[in-house]
Order: sequence, then structure tokens, then C-alpha cells
Amino acid sequence: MNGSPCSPKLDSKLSEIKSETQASKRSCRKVVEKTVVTVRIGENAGKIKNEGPPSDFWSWRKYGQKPIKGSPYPRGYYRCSTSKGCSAKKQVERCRTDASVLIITYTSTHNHPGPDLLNTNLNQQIKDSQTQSTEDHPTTPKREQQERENQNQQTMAISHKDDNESHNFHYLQSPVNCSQDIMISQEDPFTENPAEKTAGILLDEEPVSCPALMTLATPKSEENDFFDELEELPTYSAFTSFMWRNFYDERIPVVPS
DNA sequence: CGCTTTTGACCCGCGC
DNA sequence: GCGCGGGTCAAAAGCG
Repeated sequence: MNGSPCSPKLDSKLSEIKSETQASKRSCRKVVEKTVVTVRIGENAGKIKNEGPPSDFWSWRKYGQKPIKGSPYPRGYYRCSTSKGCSAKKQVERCRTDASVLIITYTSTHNHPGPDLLNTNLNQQIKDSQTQSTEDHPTTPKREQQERENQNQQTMAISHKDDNESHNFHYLQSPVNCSQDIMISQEDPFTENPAEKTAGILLDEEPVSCPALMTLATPKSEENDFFDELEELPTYSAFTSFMWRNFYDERIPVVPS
């Protein structure tokens, strides 16, 4: 069966992973749990190479990158590396029109207890992140230093789609923080958060609606710049520590009843 | 030594 | 039926 026409050469492990991949591959075209997170970053986005995919509390491993038609920026594909069997994935791309807007699309759900859901681990990670931010983030630590210098001016907005998955990412954002930098918008019709309104101001409910403007913007000079950045994008960064900080400080996990 | 990133190729689904 | 675009895999290289 599994007729995976593409790879007869599977190890026991690979077969497991592959079958999942194949499954998601097909389903991805259809109705899959999708959570679109739009992260707005500062103007530095065009100059600083620190920004990267918000790596929430899981570790993500990049498994591919592709140029997207109509978009000057490539899209990065990440898979959850926290657990081997985890099928959680996410795509990171820049808004075609607004390079300062990062669009992260989460697909599938984590089939393992995420550290963000476990306060115990969370606390542990907080400590770790404070002492050694690379503990759970097998990324480039050298960047984190830079990030911290720039992470102060980012604005982000998060929109949710599909309530199936929403339980993984339901958070409430302290208005205090919102007024400062962070915006979280939830598209989930069943969830009403103050943040939603706030974010609505900053962002439309549909962050992906950017294409409407795509014909404009993105000077060539910037294009190159962004491409350059995107090469590093995958390596996490400003957002990592940026989000971590805010999550730890202000984010409150909300479990949908 | 192990893990992650990078890059090219391959496969699949969808639209025309 | 063909072509296009998107998504994933796999091998190699680099870094910690």
C-alpha cells in the first residue's frame, strides 16, 4: 500500500515517516488543519537578517524550501523535530507585498505533548532558555545575540483557522503587551479575544490576502536582500527569542473547553 | 559525532 | 492529456 510509488527503499523508520508524509501530502491539498500565523516585523526586516520563523515552543527542522510563484520570496518548509513521529509542519513565507510580514502556516497537529502545554516543562524551558537558549533550540546561538538587540520592534499578528487545531495554539495576549508590540488575531469564530480586535486593526483577518497588492512593492534591490535573508530565515532567530520572551511573560495558554 | 541546513530532483494534485 | 505549481525526499556539507 501504501503505494508510495516514490520510494520502495524504506527503512522501518522511514516507512513510518513516509507514510505520514504521503498522507499529509495528499491531504494537504484538501481540508487539513491549518493555522495561519502572520507575524509582522519591524522595518528592519529589510535590512537585518535576524528575523526567522517564530519557532513557538517546538523545535522545527527545515526540510525544504521553494520559490513560490508570484512571490519574490521563497517558502520554507519545516517539520517538528521535537518528536520523530510528529507530523506537525509549518510553512514560513514572507508576504509578497509586505516583506515585513511573515506568514507562517501550521499544518497538522503535534502528536506529542508539547512543552508549551506542559507548565512543568515550560518552567524548565524558561530556565534553560535563560541559561542556555540553545537547549531546546538547536539553532544558531550566535544569532540570538543579534536578535535580542532587534527584537524590540516587532509586531505580530496571529490568525487561526480550523478549530481542530486551535487547541494547540490558543493563547491570550496581555493587552499591555499588545499595545506595545504584539498582536494576536484569531480567526476562530468560536473564540473571541480582545486581542482579536486589536489585531484586526493591524491586520486583516486574512493575512494571506496580501496577494491582492502583490504587483506593487518589492523593489529589486530589496528583492535580493530578502532572498538573502530568506536563506537564513530558516535558522530561526529574532522571533524565537522574541516570541519566547513574550510567551513566557505574557502569554497565557487557554484550553478551549 | 550528531543534528540541522541547503539544494536539486521527483511526485502528486489541480486547472486548462 | 499536458503543463504548472506546490510539497517532500534524499544526499552532501557545515556547525556546535
